[in-house]
Amino acid sequence: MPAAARRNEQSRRAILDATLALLAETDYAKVTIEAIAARAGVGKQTIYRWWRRKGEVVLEALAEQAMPMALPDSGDLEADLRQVVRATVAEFGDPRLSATTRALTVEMLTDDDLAEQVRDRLLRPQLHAVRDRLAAAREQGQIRTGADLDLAVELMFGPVFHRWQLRNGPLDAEYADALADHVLAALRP
Amino acid sequence: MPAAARRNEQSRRAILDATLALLAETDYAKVTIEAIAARAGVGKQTIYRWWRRKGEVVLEALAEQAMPMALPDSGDLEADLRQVVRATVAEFGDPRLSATTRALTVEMLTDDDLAEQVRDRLLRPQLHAVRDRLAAAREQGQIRTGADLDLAVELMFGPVFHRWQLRNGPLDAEYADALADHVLAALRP
Amino acid sequence: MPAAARRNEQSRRAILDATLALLAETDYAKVTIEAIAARAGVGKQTIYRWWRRKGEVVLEALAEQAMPMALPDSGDLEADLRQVVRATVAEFGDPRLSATTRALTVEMLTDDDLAEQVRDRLLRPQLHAVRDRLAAAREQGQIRTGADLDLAVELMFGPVFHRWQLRNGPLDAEYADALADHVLAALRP
Amino acid sequence: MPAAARRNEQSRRAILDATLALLAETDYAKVTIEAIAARAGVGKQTIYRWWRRKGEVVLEALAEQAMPMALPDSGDLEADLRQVVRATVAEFGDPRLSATTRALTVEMLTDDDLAEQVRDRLLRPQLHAVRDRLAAAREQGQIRTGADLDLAVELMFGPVFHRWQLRNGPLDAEYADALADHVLAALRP
DNA sequence: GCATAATCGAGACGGTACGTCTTGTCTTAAC
DNA sequence: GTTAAGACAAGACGTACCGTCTCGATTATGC
Repeated sequence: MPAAARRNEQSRRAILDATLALLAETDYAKVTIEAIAARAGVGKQTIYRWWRRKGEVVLEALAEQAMPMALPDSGDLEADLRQVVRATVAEFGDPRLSATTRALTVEMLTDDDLAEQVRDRLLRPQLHAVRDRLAAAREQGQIRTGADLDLAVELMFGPVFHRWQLRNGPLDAEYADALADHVLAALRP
Repeated sequence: MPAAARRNEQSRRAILDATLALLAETDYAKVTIEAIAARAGVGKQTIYRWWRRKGEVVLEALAEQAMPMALPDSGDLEADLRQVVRATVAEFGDPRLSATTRALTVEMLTDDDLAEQVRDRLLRPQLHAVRDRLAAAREQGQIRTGADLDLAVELMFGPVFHRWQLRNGPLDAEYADALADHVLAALRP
Repeated sequence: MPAAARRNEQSRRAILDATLALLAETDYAKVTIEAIAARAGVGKQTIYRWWRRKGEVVLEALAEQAMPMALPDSGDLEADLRQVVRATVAEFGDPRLSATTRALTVEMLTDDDLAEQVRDRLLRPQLHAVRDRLAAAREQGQIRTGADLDLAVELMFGPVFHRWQLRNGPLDAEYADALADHVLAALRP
Repeated sequence: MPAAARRNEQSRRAILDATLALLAETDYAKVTIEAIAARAGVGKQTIYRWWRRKGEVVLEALAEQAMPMALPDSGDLEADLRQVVRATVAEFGDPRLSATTRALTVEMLTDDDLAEQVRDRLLRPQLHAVRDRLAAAREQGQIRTGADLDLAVELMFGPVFHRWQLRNGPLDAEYADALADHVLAALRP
């Protein structure tokens, strides 16, 4: 891709920054290609040249600032899981972060290609990290042998996601701890 | 509600039918108010008069055809849960039904009012039915006293929802059974 | 055309007025559909709904304000022709009027349909009026029988048009009179 | 002009040839700088380096292939004029040649500088040649002393130009002869 | 004959305008 | 008085060109 070599990094940054700024400030409906281009001081074509759709711009913008969740291994499985679940619940509960997640979720529902990218680039690494922590716990006999670890990860995150999207209850520390407890109960020998 | 008294039932039906037809046939992006009106042979104003946004039309259309899931109580908790989870997994796994769910999910993410309505009119009844079944089980000592039944319901549906939306694995009977098993493990005395 | 019955006359006027204003104020390159719409406080679609191209808007705007040249018949053929030619030369010589003529000419060269319309709606009536004056003169023996009156009209206007477009000499009263004289010389018995 | 010394003649030829080819093949609206560059296999900058605007490229392309009209002097003024007018009418009547003339005319209406260049480089030589022929005729008493020869030239070409641009009648030999006759009538002693 | 400086093809860039689409409101005529 | 039809203002869509700019890679002198 020799063309990409000519890509103007300044423009790229300006576009991603403008996208993040708009996501943070306004309704997602106002995060249009035109608004991004205007905010970034960039021609629309420069966006269309490098991304096929708005969702991909949003993804790339979010992917760059995503901090890989720190996954503790203190030896105390219960404490570690509580910490992970609390962090997740806090993220979904924060209206600010929640807005960008919402944006990305809308795009994923609309575009299968994008859904794959989001899954593989943003989510899988996080889910795999948790699964690895559970695998270590299983080695040490803290989890029953028959437990399906991928499913266990879904047991941890699925309910949070569900509650967030359906606004079906509070997203607070108490909820996080109760959830962690029930997941542990499902996994214990 | 005097206006409603004058409401033309034929138009209402035509609009909802057109909405369902478009949802089934085309991309959700093509399900526009204009397309619905044209398909239903109805003026756009007739839609705007009775619904505030497209999402509400979609919701009403889907609500009418939603069959309340039959919740068995055979006395065998494991069997009953497996059946419920299998039905849920099958519904999300069916591309046809999945399309309308996707449509509604997009609208919920965009419109808080609508999210409430969907939650209260479509989902809560189903979730409550499951919770009631679990409550009965708890009465009979099949579930430990400390279990949080609302959370238990989320443990059942959250992972399915998560996997569906993230396209993060197969949605089949085997998965349904494994999920039901883990949920039961979390609840048993 | 029942649809046309619904046409909003206010919008139509605003569009034509905005077009005339822009033609008078700016380079023709800046007379864009977007500029007209913005100036008229009108959606672009409202322009595209009623006109196929910019040239047609310009034509309609000009056609409405075109005053049918007063064609005198004083009995004195030479005086009458001088007056007509002087008026024509003055019009082409005036930078202001010249700008709109230039605009229309560009459009005619680009669009055959429009050229026909301009010819039939704006120009032919004027040319015919002159021909009729010449016909009256021929009746009275002031013009030789063999003269081709359509050609005579072209002899009067063609040189002015030619000189204007090629900027090939001054467009003043002296020139007008000389031209009128030569045309008369070509027609006299 | 040391820079010009480095000019790549191959590129220049490719650009002018591409321009002529596009003029001949497509609508003038499609004769863009980008299209010329692509067709010529040349960078856009190479065009902008040597010409200020598209019109100048078109002019240069046309100037190179313009054959200077042969102006006969058989001694028979009427025959000579008829021949010139016939040739002119034929050129404007030919759709092929007409297309390039149209292109150039559009540019002239848009760009005063270009208009001067076209007038001086392409048209004046032709008009002067005709005027010189008329001057010779006047020497021999075939034209009245008071005739304005520049105006006479305009009397010959103006009507053709007018009729062509307004599509106001046929451009054929019969017309040419009638025009020549009337012009002669205007000039005769 | 070698350095060096302008030219070259290519095409990214910030812009402007295009012509189309949909939104939600407003107007009209028919029933 | 509600309807179907659709005009309307607004504004985003994705595309096409504009004229400028930056890249390496040829040239073609002129030292």
